[in-house]
Amino acid sequence: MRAPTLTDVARHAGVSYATADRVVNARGGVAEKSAERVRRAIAELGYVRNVAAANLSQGRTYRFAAIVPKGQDTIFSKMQGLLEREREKLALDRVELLIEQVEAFDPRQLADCLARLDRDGIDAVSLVGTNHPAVIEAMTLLRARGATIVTLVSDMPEEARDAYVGIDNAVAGRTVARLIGMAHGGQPGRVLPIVGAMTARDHAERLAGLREVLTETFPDIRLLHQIEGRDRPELVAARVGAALEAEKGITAIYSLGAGNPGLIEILRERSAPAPRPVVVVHELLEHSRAALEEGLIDVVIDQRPEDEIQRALEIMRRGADRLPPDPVAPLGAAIYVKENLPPEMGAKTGDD
Amino acid sequence: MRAPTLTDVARHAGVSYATADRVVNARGGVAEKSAERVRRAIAELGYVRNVAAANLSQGRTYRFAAIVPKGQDTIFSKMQGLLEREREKLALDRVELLIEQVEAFDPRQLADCLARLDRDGIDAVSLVGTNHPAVIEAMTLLRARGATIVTLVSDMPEEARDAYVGIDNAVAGRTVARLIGMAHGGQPGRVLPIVGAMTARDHAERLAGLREVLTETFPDIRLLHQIEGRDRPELVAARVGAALEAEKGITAIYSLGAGNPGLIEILRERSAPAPRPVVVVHELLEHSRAALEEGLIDVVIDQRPEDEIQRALEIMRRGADRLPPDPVAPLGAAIYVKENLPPEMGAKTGDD
DNA sequence: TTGTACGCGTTATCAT
DNA sequence: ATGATAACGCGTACAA
Repeated sequence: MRAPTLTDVARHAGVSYATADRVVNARGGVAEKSAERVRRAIAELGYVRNVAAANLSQGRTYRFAAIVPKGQDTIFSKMQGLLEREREKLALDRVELLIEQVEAFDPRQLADCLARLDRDGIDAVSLVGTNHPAVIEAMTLLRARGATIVTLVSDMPEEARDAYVGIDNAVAGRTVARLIGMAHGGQPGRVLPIVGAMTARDHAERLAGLREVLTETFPDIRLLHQIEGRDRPELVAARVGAALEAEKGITAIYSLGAGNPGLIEILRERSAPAPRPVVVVHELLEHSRAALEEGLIDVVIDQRPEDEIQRALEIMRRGADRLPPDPVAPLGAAIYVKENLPPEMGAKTGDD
Repeated sequence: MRAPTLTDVARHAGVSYATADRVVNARGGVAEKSAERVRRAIAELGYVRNVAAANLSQGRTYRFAAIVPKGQDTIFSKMQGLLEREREKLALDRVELLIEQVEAFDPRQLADCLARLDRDGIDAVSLVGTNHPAVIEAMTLLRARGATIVTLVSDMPEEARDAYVGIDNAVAGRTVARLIGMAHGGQPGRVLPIVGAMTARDHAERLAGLREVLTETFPDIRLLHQIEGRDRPELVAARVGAALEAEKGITAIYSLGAGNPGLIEILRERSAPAPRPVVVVHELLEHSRAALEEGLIDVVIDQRPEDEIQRALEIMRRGADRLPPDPVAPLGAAIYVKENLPPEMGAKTGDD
């Protein structure tokens, strides 16, 4: 059986094609009586709009934008690289992808960028969630025009966005607690947490998760007071170094923010006095991958930016095609040890 | 700038639309001179075939098939459920998905099923890789017709299929070794591996990976001789019970095949004599999830069938649309502990 | 060997 | 408030 077309619907409802179209696309100017008949016909025949035909007739190429904070060797720089690689694939499907850079932690710049994209008539946007009135207002305007907005990595109030793509940070913290607990094999210990800043929602959530499970399940492992590294390597190095001097029995370190090159530097210096503490950090990047391979750290928790981007783009596409968003399971973080590192997808293989 | 159409190409090459079409779709019957001009025009204009328009004109709905082995509370039953859920989503894009059941480990039935699908003119097929001449022959016939074939979970020779979607089993074994090693916290131990059968390629690979890393990195942890459970719960229960009696100092158990309900039963009976061994099993299913929540086991390695299916379908779609396959990173296995279990996506939420 | 013209289902424009 | 119809880009049947 052929899928019913809008022509079928119109015939079934006893109206012209144009009238049926007006109902489907909510263009208005239709007598309630006719509209009702069309709606019934749609239900009875099980009509579904043919996206391919719709896009064809409009001759339209969608325009998506991804707003990425600046910063090198961070989760964001990695995302940017991945996005650039998605471009050509999207081009085949007539989707143009704009990648916009903004200064990290600068809500004004972010809001301005959104406003600019609004003027350009963009169809969908993804951004790293940032709770600030100006940002929320710019997003509201965009969405009023029908654009789809996806928050990435860090979420915002539900009303402000169409979807959130990212990991559950409390779960990440709890998981790390379990792994650290297992690595103690029943022995007591002390865990040193390193945060960027406790004002960052994701950092606070991770730490809370860690604390919960340590308290409930591993009461012999004590949680020390956190170090604030402001996500800056030099600061992290200095403060971790000091902490390791001051506090002697540290059996585990959990770095739940950025600035890990600083931590790794300290660990390399002190690699001699075995057994070194169990070390867990976030995000699989150049430096953390190297440290894992070198045996300086034990576990990396990763957001899997590849999948995040995949999903974000899928949501944007569905929004642009005016399809209902489909409920997907929340994204789980990956757990990497030395043995299950993914192959580096950096440069193309060249030969083969 | 509007994307160039085949009409543009034809004009640019100074030939008719039909001639350009013949070149693009390799229909033959074109003078080499004309063909060359068309190819040049394509390159110069950067023409890309508009898939949406092509599908529209053919009024065609793609037909995909997924062949799934029978078996309850296994990775396959889970996949079947997931596939059924994909059906409606696919229907929106005019793709019909057939789900075919076959007896597990029955190459003849599998080959027959493939032949039947071939007669039906199917566009793409996914199946669990099974190395058998009859299966390979049926696949060859299908592919000769232009159908795309994806092997799932277990691979086959490269020439026989278009793509493999599944985890790297050696990596899985190595990863488990690391986790078990970490859980020993420097202490010595003995690991009991449970396989289905050493003839199963994936089982053998996992065990080999385990052995490698234990030998290299954790020489104090001894690998005991494996138990063969034939993937059957009763057999696993009996043999594991016997092994635990005979061998006293077991500190870890790695079940790398199926039949885990049997293992879990034994563990529940013996939960008293703490500390129990570290237990790692494969596949997140009802029983393994429950055991993890109950604290009877410690780690579950999962293939993430959701993602496997997603990818397999994406590859099939690209094949059907005659797009070049895009190189994707191999799928990584998920590591689950009690704290990072994904929400159960079983029944629909009912309310809200 | 080459060229023409129609239909696919939708959108958008121009009548009535 | 309603209806008719020309695109959109591709595949294909048919004509030359």
